Amino acid sequence: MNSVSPLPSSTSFRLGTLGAVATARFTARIAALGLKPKDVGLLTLLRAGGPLSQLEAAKAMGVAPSLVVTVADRLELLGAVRRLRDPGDRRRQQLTLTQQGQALLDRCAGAAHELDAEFTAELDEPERTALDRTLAKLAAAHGLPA
Amino acid sequence: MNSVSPLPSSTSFRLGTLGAVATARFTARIAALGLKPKDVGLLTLLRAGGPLSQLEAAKAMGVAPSLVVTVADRLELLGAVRRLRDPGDRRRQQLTLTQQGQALLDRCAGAAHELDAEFTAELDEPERTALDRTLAKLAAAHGLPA
DNA sequence: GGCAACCGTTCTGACCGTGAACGGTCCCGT
DNA sequence: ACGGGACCGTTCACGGTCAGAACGGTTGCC
Repeated sequence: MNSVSPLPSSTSFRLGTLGAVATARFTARIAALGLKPKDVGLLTLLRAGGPLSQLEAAKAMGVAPSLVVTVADRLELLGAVRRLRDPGDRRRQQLTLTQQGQALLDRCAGAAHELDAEFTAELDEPERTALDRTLAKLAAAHGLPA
Repeated sequence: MNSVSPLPSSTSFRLGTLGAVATARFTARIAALGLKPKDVGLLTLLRAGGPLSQLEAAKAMGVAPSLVVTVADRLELLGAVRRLRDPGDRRRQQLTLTQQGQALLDRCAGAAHELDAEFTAELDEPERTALDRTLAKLAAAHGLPA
């Protein structure tokens, strides 16, 4: 008569809590590289989409343009991105990924895969690949990066 | 020679971003009920684990005890939980779920399932169940609620 | 040549959560 | 009986993250 359905049995709900745990651990790992999650987001975006203006980056990331300033500042300080005024339109700041940025991103990827292994340790191989496949599908369906 | 592996191909990474989207949408929906995500967490905990002290709740949720105060305040104001001093140990505040709380939680469950349907619309049925099954497994493995 | 639209930057403010400090309560040794 | 230490809940001050408004420099259009 009571409890129509135990709430945590919702896929979205589990996705949310698990996602929070995953990002927390990921954040901890990349902190050693001087990076924060949004930084990785921007770097990834730049590698995938070539040079971008900050506004384009903001739209793609779904954040306010003012936030991109902060992120780009930090990344520029790390030598991971270069900022240069578009000669054709001097209002725009072209963000380009440097080789150092590439290298940094690769180390992030390494950390991410370590985390994957640790995080999905209790799954067997077919489950892991099925999960990854499905998540990729969902990500694409919701217009997320890559 | 470049890009060892495109980073967003990490399961953890996708889990993180998708989780963020899911919680954002969930948050928007339950806002109409006057609830925030942590509130739902506490309500769920109370239904599953019976009456709890605030400290126990804090540990189970993985948050600071001071935060539980805020959440319990809001829920008490909504009439969703009752706070009463444990007669056996008057330091403890026993949190119990009221019938209104039950009802509220049921409405949350409804919202969550609507969201599930919407969020996983592009998956076919076997994929959906497989995903849910796997996420449940992961949640359990990481000591998350229920 | 002037005006509106646009991009990036700065700054202010809201929100969320932790950690420290405090009062009330309990337990234990003496 | 009683005093000190541990414990629970509450309050408060603080840090971190992000959005939104305001501003300067730049462009394109009329």
